[in-house]
Amino acid sequence: MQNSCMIDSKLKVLQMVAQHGTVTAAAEALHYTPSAVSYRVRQLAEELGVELLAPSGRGIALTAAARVVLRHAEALYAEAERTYTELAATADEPTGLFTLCGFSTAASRLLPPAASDLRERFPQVTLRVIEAEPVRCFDLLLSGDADLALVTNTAETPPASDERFDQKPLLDDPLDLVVPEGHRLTRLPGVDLADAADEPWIVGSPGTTYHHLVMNACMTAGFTPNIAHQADEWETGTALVAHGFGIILVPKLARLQDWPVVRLPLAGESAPVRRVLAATRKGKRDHPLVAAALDRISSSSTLPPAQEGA
Amino acid sequence: MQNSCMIDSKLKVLQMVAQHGTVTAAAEALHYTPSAVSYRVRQLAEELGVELLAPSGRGIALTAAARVVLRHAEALYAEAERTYTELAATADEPTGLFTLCGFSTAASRLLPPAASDLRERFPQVTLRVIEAEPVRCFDLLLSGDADLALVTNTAETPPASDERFDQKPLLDDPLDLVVPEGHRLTRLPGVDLADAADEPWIVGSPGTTYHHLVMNACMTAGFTPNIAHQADEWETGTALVAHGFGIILVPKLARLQDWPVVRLPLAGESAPVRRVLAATRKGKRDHPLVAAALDRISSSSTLPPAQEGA
DNA sequence: TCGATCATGCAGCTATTTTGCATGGTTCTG
DNA sequence: CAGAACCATGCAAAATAGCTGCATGATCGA
Repeated sequence: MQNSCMIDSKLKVLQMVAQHGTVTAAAEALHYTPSAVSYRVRQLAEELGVELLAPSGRGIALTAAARVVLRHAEALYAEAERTYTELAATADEPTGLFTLCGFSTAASRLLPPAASDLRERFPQVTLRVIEAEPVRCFDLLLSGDADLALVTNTAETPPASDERFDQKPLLDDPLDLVVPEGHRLTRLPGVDLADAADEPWIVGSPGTTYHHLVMNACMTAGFTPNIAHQADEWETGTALVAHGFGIILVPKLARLQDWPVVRLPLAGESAPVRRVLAATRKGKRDHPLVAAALDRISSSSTLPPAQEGA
Repeated sequence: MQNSCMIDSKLKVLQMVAQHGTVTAAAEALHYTPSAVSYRVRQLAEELGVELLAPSGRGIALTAAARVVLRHAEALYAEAERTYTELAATADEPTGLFTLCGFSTAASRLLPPAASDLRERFPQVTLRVIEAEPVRCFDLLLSGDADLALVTNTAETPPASDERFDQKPLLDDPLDLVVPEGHRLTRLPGVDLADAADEPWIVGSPGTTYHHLVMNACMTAGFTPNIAHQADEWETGTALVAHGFGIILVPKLARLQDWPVVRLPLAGESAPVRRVLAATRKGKRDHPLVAAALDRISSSSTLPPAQEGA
């Protein structure tokens, strides 16, 4: 869709400076040069009659006035989104560009069928899918490069209270344990995560979303995993499992290649899940294309809808 | 103050087209050429992906989409004003240009002392006063050429529910009867408007605010005035009264030149008043300069503050 | 039917916006 | 305690947008 006309682009520039902390980083995000960003912010400051940026170390810091402006900017953008939403709802037929983004598994399993469905129902709309990590998904929303994002919440992800976004639980993606064929756990009637406490574990690199996910799940189950190997892709992790180097957790949504492994659903109260959220810019939640996409995703998925407060 | 940066000026253009009904009139109000207005609106329409104007006769008409956009634009402008207000309230010292406007009597009796007071309290602020009829006052507010307007409500004035403005009763300006010296009414202990039912009246030209005011007052008092002459300025009207051509109603706020006339306060329940309203753009009511100005006006005036629901 | 009024399109000019590079300040590192 | 790296800003020049003047076509009223 459109990149928020109606609101002066100088505000977006300021928002980007705030988001990225430096003029240079904001320039990069906007595909501008630093001097253009600097000029634009200075201009906004003059028009408003206040100081917005103050030198701080070798960078800049936001003034109190800038924070006031940004807070109101959030309301302005939300109102603009509501306008687009209402226009789209009134129009006989949505048109233009609609971009979906999401983390790897969502991008491969959830977004393509949804996009295909939308393309059929709204032939005038050009659809685009971008695979991106949750943090970048939010950047894409903010910059207007994406309209709907499927994310999992992590420590780096904006909190639900962030007034720039609307985040809504969409699906709960349960985690399966993947073990080699003939593994002792395959002989149990039902497997609990705690049963795997003594196994060698294969997790993601420290800092990745997957690393946190596994660590948190194990902590919740009452043990600290014995980390034997690190693998960031399901394929690598599955291969390691097949060769007996350890075990992994994979979300149900993830499809595994054909390896001699067994996928064990986890039982019990505290069976870990990865929660999938749908995020939009504030005010866009009721946009007909957003609503149609989310409807399609949650109705066609075999996963359970997200539980409140899980 | 600033003419609403933060919000794309294309919206202001559309708003002006809506306000004035034709592209040409909007262009005039904006000091643009019609082709610039046409270009700007077309551009906005493209960015939004909707039609905004449709040919209608030899002019244009707003589409439903345009009305949607305009409704949201009101919210955007209000939010922007709240931003300026908060910035001004946070800043150590307001700066920039602040423009007061008001109808003739207000401009001569209320605005100069208020402006002078503000100039003293806020030396960084440049003050400007514009005398304008109520209808033009609202135009000035809308175009950003004025920040605070003193108006009386007339039939052409926007209703209180107009989301673009904030209107607040400020003062009730009672009307006095002006009669020649030695007139029979001067001998009554207390004069009611109905007592003047049979007198020859001098009113404003049909269509003026003053004309409506007098007519309404007389209607309310239960009679239709016998209109003998028309005069649009107090000076002219007073001169006619002095020469015995009839009687006039003047607001207490109006000062009269030295003529051989007597000014009789009207008694009774239904003593007519002219209500003075303070109008701002929506969201600007709490601006420190607005608050200071209204405070000064209502506290220094000898007139009664406006009664709720009068 | 004619003249007045209105919107729009186009060529050309003006003003704004952006870039590229240079400068000066600050932090990190060896 | 230098030197390198990083960051913001300023300035001239290039790129882009916005505006004007005029011409065209369409509609309405006399």
